[in-house]
Amino acid sequence: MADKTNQIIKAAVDVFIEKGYNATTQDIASKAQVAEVTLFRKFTNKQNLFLTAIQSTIDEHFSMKERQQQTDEPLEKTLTLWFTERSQMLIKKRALVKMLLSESLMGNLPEHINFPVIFYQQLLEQLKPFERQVDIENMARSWVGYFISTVVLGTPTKDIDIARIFITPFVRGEADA
Amino acid sequence: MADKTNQIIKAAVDVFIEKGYNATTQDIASKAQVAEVTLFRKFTNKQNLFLTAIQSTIDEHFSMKERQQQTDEPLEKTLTLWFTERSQMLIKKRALVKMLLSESLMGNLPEHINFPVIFYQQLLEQLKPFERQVDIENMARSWVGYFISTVVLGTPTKDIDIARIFITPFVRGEADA
DNA sequence: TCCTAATGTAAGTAATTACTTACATACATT
DNA sequence: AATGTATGTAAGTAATTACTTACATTAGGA
Repeated sequence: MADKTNQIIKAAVDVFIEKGYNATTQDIASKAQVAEVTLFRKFTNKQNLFLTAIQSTIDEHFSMKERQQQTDEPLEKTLTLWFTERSQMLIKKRALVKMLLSESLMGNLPEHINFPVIFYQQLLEQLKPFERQVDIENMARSWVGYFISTVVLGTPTKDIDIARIFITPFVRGEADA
Repeated sequence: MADKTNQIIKAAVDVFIEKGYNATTQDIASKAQVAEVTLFRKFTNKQNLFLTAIQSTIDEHFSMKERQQQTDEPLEKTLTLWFTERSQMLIKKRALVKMLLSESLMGNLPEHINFPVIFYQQLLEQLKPFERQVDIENMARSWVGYFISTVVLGTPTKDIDIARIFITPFVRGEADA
């Protein structure tokens, strides 16, 4: 049954999130209520299980949702909304993000799922429609930076004016020096 | 001789930067050209060696340099300079920062040397003189975010207007909505 | 009912690795 | 010369852990 396969992936995700790549196959098996040997029969080796599990969460949690700017909505409002949404999502997935970040930095993830990089690229892709009005490269960088520091340092105690900090400085020609 | 002790610390720093906490004591010993058992005679165990090594690099590379604002210099200029300096320093120490960040996220570092946190706090401390004019908490966060994303993503290809992005949005009363 | 595929049990293997112990050596101070 | 301190050599230990092998069990479809 493909059922057990999913049980295992689910458990693997949980355990890997908690302990990183160093989680043991025993941990995972017992969490999945499955014999350890079953992991190997289904996934050949730990690394493969890890990649499968990580890929599945990335697909589930970070796949790009297509977005359209409401036709009559001002640029700033749209972007502020996007920023807020992403930001909240990431905070919710904090443990997952921490793990992905850490493993990416350690070089345990292959290039094509280097988390901060793909996250940045997804943002870029999404911001592309605004290319002409906005410095999207630096905006995306700044967003990624904020997201990471939030995950690492916790949420800020003081309110921030998102538009002023993360949007308008990157909008061309506006409030220019 | 305290000489060997330093040799070992130096080697440990290098090896830990390269491989993280998972570096083996053999690695370190051979890099230090010292018998493995010497590590244990001097540092009791691996964790202690790790902490000693890390502490020493943190002291060496990230100790806070006291700064004074030139009396006649405008606020923005001072802060832009500080930002630029820190930023360049961190890029130089990129490998070290990556490792410290990764190990902090993994929870391998004790609270008092949780890297992003102490780095943030150092920034806060340094920015304190500007407290009245600047939202230093969010400024420091934004700086940390940028530094981390730079270390993780590499340096930006497009120039950025530092003052516009990292300084003025946090200065009170200026260009306010 | 029989066969097959999926799973479990249990034992084991081989590699790694932090850390120890016992003994030898070299060097410096007394 | 004697002694102590720092270091090396070599061997070993104990724990962990990814992964294997052999065999038993169960359940579903032909």
